Amino acid sequence: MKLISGCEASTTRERTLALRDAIELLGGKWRISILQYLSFGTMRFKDLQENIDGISPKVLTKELQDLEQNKLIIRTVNNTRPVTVSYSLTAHAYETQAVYNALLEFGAKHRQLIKGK
Amino acid sequence: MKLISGCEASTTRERTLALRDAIELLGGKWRISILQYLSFGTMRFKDLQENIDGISPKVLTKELQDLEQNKLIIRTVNNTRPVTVSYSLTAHAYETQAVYNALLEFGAKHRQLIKGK
DNA sequence: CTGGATCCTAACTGATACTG
DNA sequence: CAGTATCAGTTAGGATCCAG
Repeated sequence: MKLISGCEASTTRERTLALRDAIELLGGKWRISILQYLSFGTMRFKDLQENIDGISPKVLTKELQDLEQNKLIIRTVNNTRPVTVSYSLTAHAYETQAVYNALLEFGAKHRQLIKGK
Repeated sequence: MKLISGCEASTTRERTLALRDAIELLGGKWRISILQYLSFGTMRFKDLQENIDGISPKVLTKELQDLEQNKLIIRTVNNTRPVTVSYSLTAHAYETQAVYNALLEFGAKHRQLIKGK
Protein backbone atom coordinates (compact mmCIF):
# COMPACT_ATOMS: atom_id res chain seq x y z
CA MET A 1 0.00 0.00 0.00
CA LYS A 2 2.79 2.42 0.96
CA LEU A 3 0.90 5.52 1.89
CA ILE A 4 1.21 8.77 0.02
CA SER A 5 4.71 10.13 -0.40
CA GLY A 6 5.82 13.72 -0.61
CA CYS A 7 3.21 14.89 1.83
CA GLU A 8 3.90 17.40 4.58
CA ALA A 9 2.85 14.89 7.21
CA SER A 10 6.00 12.87 6.90
CA THR A 11 6.55 10.62 9.88
CA THR A 12 4.47 7.52 10.47
CA ARG A 13 3.26 9.03 13.71
CA GLU A 14 2.15 12.24 12.05
CA ARG A 15 0.41 10.32 9.31
CA THR A 16 -1.41 8.27 11.88
CA LEU A 17 -2.54 11.40 13.68
CA ALA A 18 -3.76 13.05 10.50
CA LEU A 19 -5.61 9.91 9.53
CA ARG A 20 -7.21 9.60 12.93
CA ASP A 21 -8.32 13.20 12.94
CA ALA A 22 -9.86 12.83 9.53
CA ILE A 23 -11.60 9.57 10.30
CA GLU A 24 -12.87 10.92 13.58
CA LEU A 25 -14.23 14.03 11.95
CA LEU A 26 -15.88 12.33 9.01
CA GLY A 27 -16.71 9.04 10.66
CA GLY A 28 -19.73 8.17 12.72
CA LYS A 29 -23.18 7.30 11.64
CA TRP A 30 -24.51 10.67 10.53
CA ARG A 31 -21.73 13.00 9.47
CA ILE A 32 -21.62 11.82 5.91
CA SER A 33 -25.34 12.12 5.39
CA ILE A 34 -25.40 15.60 6.84
CA LEU A 35 -22.58 16.85 4.65
CA GLN A 36 -24.09 15.07 1.68
CA TYR A 37 -27.42 16.86 2.05
CA LEU A 38 -25.79 20.19 2.77
CA SER A 39 -23.85 19.78 -0.45
CA PHE A 40 -27.16 20.20 -2.25
CA GLY A 41 -27.45 23.69 -0.81
CA THR A 42 -28.27 25.61 2.33
CA MET A 43 -30.70 23.80 4.60
CA ARG A 44 -32.63 24.50 7.73
CA PHE A 45 -32.70 22.28 10.78
CA LYS A 46 -36.02 20.80 9.81
CA ASP A 47 -34.94 20.10 6.25
CA LEU A 48 -32.06 18.06 7.53
CA GLN A 49 -34.15 16.25 10.09
CA GLU A 50 -36.68 15.23 7.47
CA ASN A 51 -34.15 14.19 4.86
CA ILE A 52 -31.86 12.21 7.10
CA ASP A 53 -33.87 9.17 7.95
CA GLY A 54 -33.99 8.20 11.59
CA ILE A 55 -31.95 10.99 13.15
CA SER A 56 -33.29 12.50 16.36
CA PRO A 57 -33.14 16.24 17.04
CA LYS A 58 -30.74 15.74 19.90
CA VAL A 59 -28.23 13.88 17.80
CA LEU A 60 -28.64 16.26 14.88
CA THR A 61 -27.94 19.21 17.16
CA LYS A 62 -24.82 17.59 18.50
CA GLU A 63 -23.49 16.63 15.10
CA LEU A 64 -24.13 20.09 13.72
CA GLN A 65 -22.35 21.73 16.65
CA ASP A 66 -19.40 19.43 16.17
CA LEU A 67 -19.19 20.13 12.47
CA GLU A 68 -19.44 23.84 13.13
CA GLN A 69 -16.59 23.74 15.64
CA ASN A 70 -14.48 21.99 13.05
CA LYS A 71 -15.29 24.69 10.52
CA LEU A 72 -17.02 22.40 8.08
CA ILE A 73 -20.37 24.16 8.28
CA ILE A 74 -21.69 27.61 9.06
CA ARG A 75 -24.72 28.23 11.24
CA THR A 76 -26.84 31.30 10.51
CA VAL A 77 -29.78 32.47 12.58
CA ASN A 78 -32.42 34.07 10.40
CA ASN A 79 -34.41 37.07 11.48
CA THR A 80 -37.83 35.44 11.11
CA ARG A 81 -40.84 34.61 13.26
CA PRO A 82 -40.55 31.96 14.42
CA VAL A 83 -36.80 31.78 14.29
CA THR A 84 -35.23 29.64 11.59
CA VAL A 85 -31.62 28.57 11.33
CA SER A 86 -29.69 27.86 8.15
CA TYR A 87 -26.71 25.60 7.74
CA SER A 88 -24.30 25.63 4.83
CA LEU A 89 -20.94 24.18 3.96
CA THR A 90 -17.68 26.08 4.27
CA ALA A 91 -14.96 26.05 1.63
CA HIS A 92 -13.05 23.71 3.87
CA ALA A 93 -15.87 21.19 3.70
CA TYR A 94 -15.54 20.99 -0.04
CA GLU A 95 -12.05 19.65 0.44
CA THR A 96 -13.64 16.46 1.65
CA GLN A 97 -14.85 15.77 -1.85
CA ALA A 98 -11.91 13.53 -2.70
CA VAL A 99 -12.54 11.55 0.46
CA TYR A 100 -16.17 11.05 -0.42
CA ASN A 101 -15.46 9.99 -3.95
CA ALA A 102 -12.91 7.47 -2.74
CA LEU A 103 -15.21 6.21 0.00
CA LEU A 104 -18.09 5.90 -2.40
CA GLU A 105 -16.07 3.95 -4.90
CA PHE A 106 -14.70 1.61 -2.29
CA GLY A 107 -18.08 1.24 -0.62
CA ALA A 108 -19.73 0.24 -3.87
CA LYS A 109 -17.08 -2.38 -4.58
CA HIS A 110 -17.28 -3.62 -1.04
CA ARG A 111 -21.01 -4.01 -1.11
CA GLN A 112 -20.74 -6.07 -4.26
CA LEU A 113 -18.05 -8.25 -2.75
CA ILE A 114 -19.69 -8.84 0.60
CA LYS A 115 -23.41 -8.73 0.03
CA GLY A 116 -23.50 -9.54 -3.65
CA LYS A 117 -21.14 -12.48 -3.59
CA MET B 1 -19.90 19.14 -3.91
CA LYS B 2 -22.15 17.06 -6.17
CA LEU B 3 -20.95 13.56 -5.49
CA ILE B 4 -19.37 11.37 -8.12
CA SER B 5 -21.39 10.85 -11.28
CA GLY B 6 -21.45 7.84 -13.54
CA CYS B 7 -21.08 5.45 -10.64
CA GLU B 8 -23.06 2.24 -10.35
CA ALA B 9 -24.50 3.35 -7.02
CA SER B 10 -26.89 5.81 -8.58
CA THR B 11 -29.65 6.79 -6.19
CA THR B 12 -29.03 9.03 -3.24
CA ARG B 13 -30.14 6.23 -0.98
CA GLU B 14 -27.71 3.75 -2.49
CA ARG B 15 -24.91 6.25 -2.29
CA THR B 16 -25.66 6.86 1.35
CA LEU B 17 -25.58 3.15 2.06
CA ALA B 18 -22.30 2.66 0.25
CA LEU B 19 -20.81 5.62 2.10
CA ARG B 20 -21.99 4.34 5.44
CA ASP B 21 -20.66 0.88 4.81
CA ALA B 22 -17.30 2.25 3.83
CA ILE B 23 -16.99 4.63 6.75
CA GLU B 24 -18.16 2.00 9.17
CA LEU B 25 -15.64 -0.49 7.88
CA LEU B 26 -12.69 1.87 7.76
CA GLY B 27 -13.67 4.11 10.63
CA GLY B 28 -13.05 3.61 14.30
CA LYS B 29 -9.99 4.19 16.34
CA TRP B 30 -7.80 1.29 15.30
CA ARG B 31 -8.70 0.07 11.81
CA ILE B 32 -6.49 2.50 10.01
CA SER B 33 -3.45 1.75 12.10
CA ILE B 34 -3.92 -1.97 11.67
CA LEU B 35 -4.24 -1.78 7.92
CA GLN B 36 -1.40 0.69 7.78
CA TYR B 37 0.99 -1.65 9.57
CA LEU B 38 -0.18 -4.67 7.62
CA SER B 39 0.57 -2.74 4.45
CA PHE B 40 4.24 -3.03 5.39
CA GLY B 41 3.97 -6.80 5.12
CA THR B 42 2.68 -9.90 6.87
CA MET B 43 2.59 -9.53 10.64
CA ARG B 44 1.90 -11.69 13.62
CA PHE B 45 -0.45 -10.85 16.44
CA LYS B 46 2.38 -9.75 18.67
CA ASP B 47 3.95 -7.56 16.00
CA LEU B 48 0.72 -5.67 15.66
CA GLN B 49 0.20 -5.36 19.37
CA GLU B 50 3.66 -3.89 19.84
CA ASN B 51 3.48 -1.52 16.90
CA ILE B 52 0.03 -0.15 17.53
CA ASP B 53 0.43 1.97 20.57
CA GLY B 54 -2.11 1.43 23.31
CA ILE B 55 -4.21 -1.33 21.83
CA SER B 56 -5.22 -4.15 24.15
CA PRO B 57 -5.25 -7.78 23.01
CA LYS B 58 -8.98 -7.98 23.41
CA VAL B 59 -9.62 -5.05 21.11
CA LEU B 60 -7.00 -6.18 18.63
CA THR B 61 -8.65 -9.59 18.43
CA LYS B 62 -12.03 -8.07 17.77
CA GLU B 63 -10.78 -5.69 15.12
CA LEU B 64 -8.89 -8.44 13.35
CA GLN B 65 -11.94 -10.71 13.33
CA ASP B 66 -14.03 -7.93 11.92
CA LEU B 67 -11.55 -7.11 9.20
CA GLU B 68 -11.28 -10.78 8.33
CA GLN B 69 -15.04 -11.12 8.01
CA ASN B 70 -15.04 -8.19 5.65
CA LYS B 71 -12.33 -9.83 3.57
CA LEU B 72 -9.77 -7.12 4.12
CA ILE B 73 -7.24 -9.38 5.82
CA ILE B 74 -6.34 -13.06 5.83
CA ARG B 75 -5.58 -15.00 8.99
CA THR B 76 -3.14 -17.89 8.72
CA VAL B 77 -2.29 -20.29 11.53
CA ASN B 78 1.31 -21.42 11.23
CA ASN B 79 2.44 -24.92 12.02
CA THR B 80 4.96 -23.95 14.70
CA ARG B 81 5.58 -24.58 18.37
CA PRO B 82 4.23 -22.58 19.99
CA VAL B 83 1.56 -21.68 17.49
CA THR B 84 1.95 -18.39 15.63
CA VAL B 85 -0.64 -16.63 13.54
CA SER B 86 0.02 -14.42 10.55
CA TYR B 87 -2.14 -11.64 9.20
CA SER B 88 -1.87 -10.15 5.75
CA LEU B 89 -3.89 -7.88 3.50
CA THR B 90 -6.14 -9.14 0.73
CA ALA B 91 -6.27 -7.62 -2.73
CA HIS B 92 -9.52 -6.00 -1.71
CA ALA B 93 -7.75 -4.16 1.11
CA TYR B 94 -5.44 -2.49 -1.34
CA GLU B 95 -8.45 -0.84 -2.90
CA THR B 96 -8.66 1.31 0.22
CA GLN B 97 -5.51 3.09 -0.87
CA ALA B 98 -7.37 5.90 -2.59
CA VAL B 99 -9.45 6.41 0.55
CA TYR B 100 -6.40 6.67 2.75
CA ASN B 101 -4.61 9.05 0.47
CA ALA B 102 -7.66 11.29 0.40
CA LEU B 103 -8.12 11.04 4.16
CA LEU B 104 -4.49 11.78 4.76
CA GLU B 105 -4.51 14.82 2.56
CA PHE B 106 -7.66 16.19 4.14
CA GLY B 107 -6.44 15.34 7.63
CA ALA B 108 -3.22 17.25 7.12
CA LYS B 109 -5.07 20.31 5.84
CA HIS B 110 -7.55 20.07 8.66
CA ARG B 111 -4.86 19.88 11.31
CA GLN B 112 -3.28 23.00 9.93
CA LEU B 113 -6.59 24.83 9.87
CA ILE B 114 -7.75 23.84 13.34
CA LYS B 115 -4.68 23.32 15.46
CA GLY B 116 -2.21 25.37 13.47
CA LYS B 117 -3.72 28.76 13.82
C1' DC C 1 -39.23 26.05 14.35
C1' DT C 2 -35.10 24.99 16.91
C1' DG C 3 -33.01 22.49 19.97
C1' DG C 4 -32.22 21.85 25.17
C1' DA C 5 -33.23 18.53 29.26
C1' DT C 6 -33.86 14.12 30.86
C1' DC C 7 -33.69 9.26 31.06
C1' DC C 8 -32.23 4.96 29.42
C1' DT C 9 -29.86 1.09 26.93
C1' DA C 10 -26.41 -1.09 24.18
C1' DA C 11 -21.99 -0.87 22.56
C1' DC C 12 -17.31 0.21 22.93
C1' DT C 13 -12.87 0.54 25.88
C1' DG C 14 -9.43 -0.34 29.29
C1' DA C 15 -6.92 -3.03 32.67
C1' DT C 16 -5.69 -7.13 34.36
C1' DA C 17 -5.27 -11.83 34.78
C1' DC C 18 -5.49 -16.29 32.92
C1' DT C 19 -5.42 -20.61 29.43
C1' DG C 20 -4.08 -23.96 25.54
C1' DC D 1 2.39 -16.90 21.40
C1' DA D 2 -2.29 -15.88 20.69
C1' DG D 3 -5.79 -15.05 22.42
C1' DT D 4 -10.24 -15.33 26.44
C1' DA D 5 -12.42 -14.04 30.68
C1' DT D 6 -13.85 -10.79 33.72
C1' DC D 7 -15.17 -6.44 35.57
C1' DA D 8 -15.82 -1.79 35.34
C1' DG D 9 -16.04 2.70 33.20
C1' DT D 10 -17.24 5.62 29.32
C1' DT D 11 -19.71 6.88 25.44
C1' DA D 12 -23.16 6.85 21.48
C1' DG D 13 -27.44 6.91 20.46
C1' DG D 14 -32.74 6.49 20.88
C1' DA D 15 -37.29 8.22 23.06
C1' DT D 16 -39.81 11.64 24.89
C1' DC D 17 -41.02 15.94 26.56
C1' DC D 18 -40.58 20.80 27.02
C1' DA D 19 -39.01 25.92 26.28
C1' DG D 20 -37.68 30.28 23.72
